[in-house]
Amino acid sequence: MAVQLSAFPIEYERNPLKQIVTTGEKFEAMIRWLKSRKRIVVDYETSGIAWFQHATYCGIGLAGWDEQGRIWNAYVPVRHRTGSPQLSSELIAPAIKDLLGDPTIEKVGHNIKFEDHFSRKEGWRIVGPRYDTMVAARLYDDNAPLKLEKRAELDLGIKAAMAWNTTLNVEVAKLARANGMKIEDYKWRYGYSEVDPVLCGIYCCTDTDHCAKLRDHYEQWGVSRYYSRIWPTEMRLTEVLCDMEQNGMPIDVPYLQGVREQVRAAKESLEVRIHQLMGGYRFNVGSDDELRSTLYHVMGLRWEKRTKGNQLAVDREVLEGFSAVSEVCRLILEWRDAEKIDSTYTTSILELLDSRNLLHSNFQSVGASTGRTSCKSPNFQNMSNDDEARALAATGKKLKAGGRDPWSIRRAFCGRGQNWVRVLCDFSQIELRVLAYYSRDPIMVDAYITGEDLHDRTAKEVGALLGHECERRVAKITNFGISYGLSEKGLAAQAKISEADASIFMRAFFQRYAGITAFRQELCAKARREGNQWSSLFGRTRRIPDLASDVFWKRKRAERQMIGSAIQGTAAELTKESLVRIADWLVAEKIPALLVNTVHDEIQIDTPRECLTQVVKNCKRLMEAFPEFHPIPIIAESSVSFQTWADKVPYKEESANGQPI
DNA sequence: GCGACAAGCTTG
DNA sequence: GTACGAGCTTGTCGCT
Repeated sequence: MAVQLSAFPIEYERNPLKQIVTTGEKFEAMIRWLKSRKRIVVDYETSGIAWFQHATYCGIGLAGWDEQGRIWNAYVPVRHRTGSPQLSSELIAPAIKDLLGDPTIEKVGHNIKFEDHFSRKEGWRIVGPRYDTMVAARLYDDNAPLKLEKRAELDLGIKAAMAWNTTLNVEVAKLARANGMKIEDYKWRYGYSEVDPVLCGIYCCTDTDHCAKLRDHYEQWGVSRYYSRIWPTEMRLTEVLCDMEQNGMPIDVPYLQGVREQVRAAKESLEVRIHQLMGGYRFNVGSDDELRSTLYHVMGLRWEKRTKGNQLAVDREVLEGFSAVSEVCRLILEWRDAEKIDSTYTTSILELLDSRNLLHSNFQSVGASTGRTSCKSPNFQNMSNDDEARALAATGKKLKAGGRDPWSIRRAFCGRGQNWVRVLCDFSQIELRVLAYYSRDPIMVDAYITGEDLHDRTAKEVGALLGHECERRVAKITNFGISYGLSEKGLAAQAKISEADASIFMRAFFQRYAGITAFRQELCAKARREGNQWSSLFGRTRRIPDLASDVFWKRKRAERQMIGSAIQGTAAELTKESLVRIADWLVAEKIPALLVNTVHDEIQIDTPRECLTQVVKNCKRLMEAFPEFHPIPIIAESSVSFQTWADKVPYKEESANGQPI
């Protein structure tokens, strides 16, 4: 029996299924009822998204299903800075802790990792089975946006699902203005904590209602049954990624500040020299429009390359082309390097640190339509690599010979402490192995079974067919490019060879690797037969309607996307399952190591030095245990960072208890 | 003053 | 129109 709470205390939402709980009696009745449910929805409203800084929850939304399948939603405001009666967080804490910690009740949430972070901050945990409707939404339709309200509109047909969100954001905009702050800054600092709890409550109840209905909708379709292999992994992964974000990445702040000062000084002196060389003609180096008019009109340079919008391009390729005749262009390239590091890799990282100088990113297991994990605020997956030219210029040595990039960003990613080391385990050529498995191409399979270097083998095979030596370098670019649907032009551009040579090489490549050619064709043919979709070995489905497009280039693009998704997506599955296996192993064996990062085909773990050998050995074992790829062996290799990310060295048994290298 | 978009850059 | 998948930043433009 559903407990009868009083009606919503405002005129326009007199709905007993959406209520605001502001008395102890109501709260207790609500908890009693929720404790008797099979599953509940959880959704916090907070004072910002920065759980690792000041943000805490300011109210909790909860929902449950009654015996008729109706959904009862309630919002419990506790820390709104304005607004009449609220319950105290101390008062409700024990009951919430007990409810969320009940292993028999399924917890439903849209991006439940967020609820997990704020729960942990209060000292309680989300225990028991989980259902993340955001993950389900991605699996149900991989082409639609993930936002809760959007999916309520698209998948449930609820009109104006965004309405309360809009109302709330209008309110936030007003508050921001009243505080003299930019909306973005205001939201970061205060979130919804200053919004009237009634308005926030209506919004929250609408969200929990949508979330519950989406769960019903997706399960009626059968998401968790249809995706029986990846679903349990994805649900456990929401917890593992939360652990990873909580663990954070230690940052060497003085070093990073030093880099920032250097690049800012470099930017300033470059600007001065650029304007001098221009004879006092001043323009904003960071503005592509001004740069374009400077290069093509003031300086009278000529280049045919255009942007997508048919404007004259001013990108790196063009500027490099001009560098031979124009010192200014060479300096602008240097300025862009410094600007990128300043804005993207120093300032923003320093702003995202917690009080212990730990950097906490935000991983999304369903961020990409291919099934890959994405990462933001900051993005650990595009931290720039150390620059060979800068290292050579600054230290006179190459990186491998002990040279150091003075602007290295990876060097700011330091160790966790005296006794800690970081292990980096990566899959060896995982995408090519996946391709070998799917295509069963005899040459590829043979190369992997015998352990021969694939790029050498490719150069040899293509060379034999053409009757002359082929470069390993070109072979390597071609091998990796296959997953992306490499074109002859693309190969020519990247390998810096003529288009004619690229064309000859690729023709020979596809003739020799007939299995790959056939696989690509059969993959797209099968996808078309099955309604423009294709399911991987792990069952993840990619839907690309454009496979049936009448427009040639759209169809071709769709084919490249399908091939890319098949290979990347399958490879991503190995990383995800490995993350879960490693997390489970650490718990089972009580190893005090911490997962800290994953970059597509790599997993990073901080471990006390005395556990290093054990961690490396077992990560390798767990990552390589994919017998379904037989006869293709899956191989994981390990590196170790004794100092920083920039100093990683291949793992060797004898280095395990050794000194910093 | 905000949101959307374009262009450019960084990764696997 | 010439590569697949991402995220972040600055500058520009139209709208309120």
